[in-house]
Amino acid sequence: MDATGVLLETVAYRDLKVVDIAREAGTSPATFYQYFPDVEAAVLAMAADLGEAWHDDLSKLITNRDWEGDPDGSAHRVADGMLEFWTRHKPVLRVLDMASMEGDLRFRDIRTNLLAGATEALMGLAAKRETPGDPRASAGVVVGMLAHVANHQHGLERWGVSHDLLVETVAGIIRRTILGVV
Amino acid sequence: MDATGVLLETVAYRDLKVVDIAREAGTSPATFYQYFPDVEAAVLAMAADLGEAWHDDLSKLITNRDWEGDPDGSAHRVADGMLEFWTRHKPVLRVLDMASMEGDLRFRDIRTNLLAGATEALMGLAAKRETPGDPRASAGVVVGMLAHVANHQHGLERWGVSHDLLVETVAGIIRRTILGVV
DNA sequence: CCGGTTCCTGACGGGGTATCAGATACGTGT
DNA sequence: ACACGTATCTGATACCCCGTCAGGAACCGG
Repeated sequence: MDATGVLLETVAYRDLKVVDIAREAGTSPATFYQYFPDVEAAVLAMAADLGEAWHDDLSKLITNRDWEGDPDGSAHRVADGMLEFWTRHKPVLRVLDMASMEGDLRFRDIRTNLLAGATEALMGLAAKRETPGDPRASAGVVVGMLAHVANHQHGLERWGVSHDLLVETVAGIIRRTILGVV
Repeated sequence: MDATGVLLETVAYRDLKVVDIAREAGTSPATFYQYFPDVEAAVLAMAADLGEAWHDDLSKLITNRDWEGDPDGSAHRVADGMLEFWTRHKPVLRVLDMASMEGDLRFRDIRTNLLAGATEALMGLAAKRETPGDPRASAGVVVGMLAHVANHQHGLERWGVSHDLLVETVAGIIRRTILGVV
């Protein structure tokens, strides 16, 4: 799994081969097949681990904030924290997103679960504040937006939007969509 | 290219093989290689065609609106139109997004170009209305959000957010982020 | 009918997939 | 130190897909 993660940093998912993972791990392809039926399963296991490890922390990223006293700073930190989380685990999360897009239920369940804590926290926040619009839909779309921005961060920067500006913009959307603050 | 499109409806990009495309097209793999160096190139060509064909229409989807008279309905139609466009061309756009995420510059350029018209239209709108926040960043993030929501539409629906609710939520974000209207 | 051009394909070497039987290492009790 | 059972690894192998080439089929203008 470590070797898989390393390769995913530089190789496109489509080009990730069992032989390469085995070589990177200093072993033979046959050994790989003793642990996973295919490459997909290895990445799935990594994603499951990630979900297990981060579900609660992502939730806390939102609940451990002083939304009443400092809504602006809170939104800012949530945006920044999410983007950093995504950047740190980019290889796995990218595949997780791609497989989810393609309708793979196993990956989608893990993705839903990983983001469930954060999404529900935002949902509760929107409901508590009686922000206009459906809380569930708002939270879902906002979390999705965070994921998308993180995944396409490099593209947006190349297009002329700096990291800081991105965080600020996303924080603004969180503020207005979840908190109802202009 | 038609055969490739058909297969992408049901097969994951990772599992799309030259042999299958050839079979679907009723020809041999060797024939495929007379037109494209690999599968990626075929999809790239499809994406380029799509960009060529839709760049202007996506732009018009935004400019052909009465933003002053009916901001609410306009935002709603933009959200709906974008989602419909994405759904109609899902197979290619999905690959376009995945390859862009993975840093492939050729795909990213096509994606940027395809969305440039719409993004710039939104940018102009935000600038004209003097909406708080950077117009470029706001437009970029909003377009990205639309793309993401479209790609994960099925997942959001399964999570309990109906299509109509999704459109409404997205329209609300467009309204507040681009127009500055609550 | 013919020569040229364009398009298609069978055949093939190279390399990745997935499996199995057998080798290797390792812990445990005597 | 030795023997044995268990866990782990791997060379060998059949199969499949990739990508190329030489040669064949269809078409077309003269």
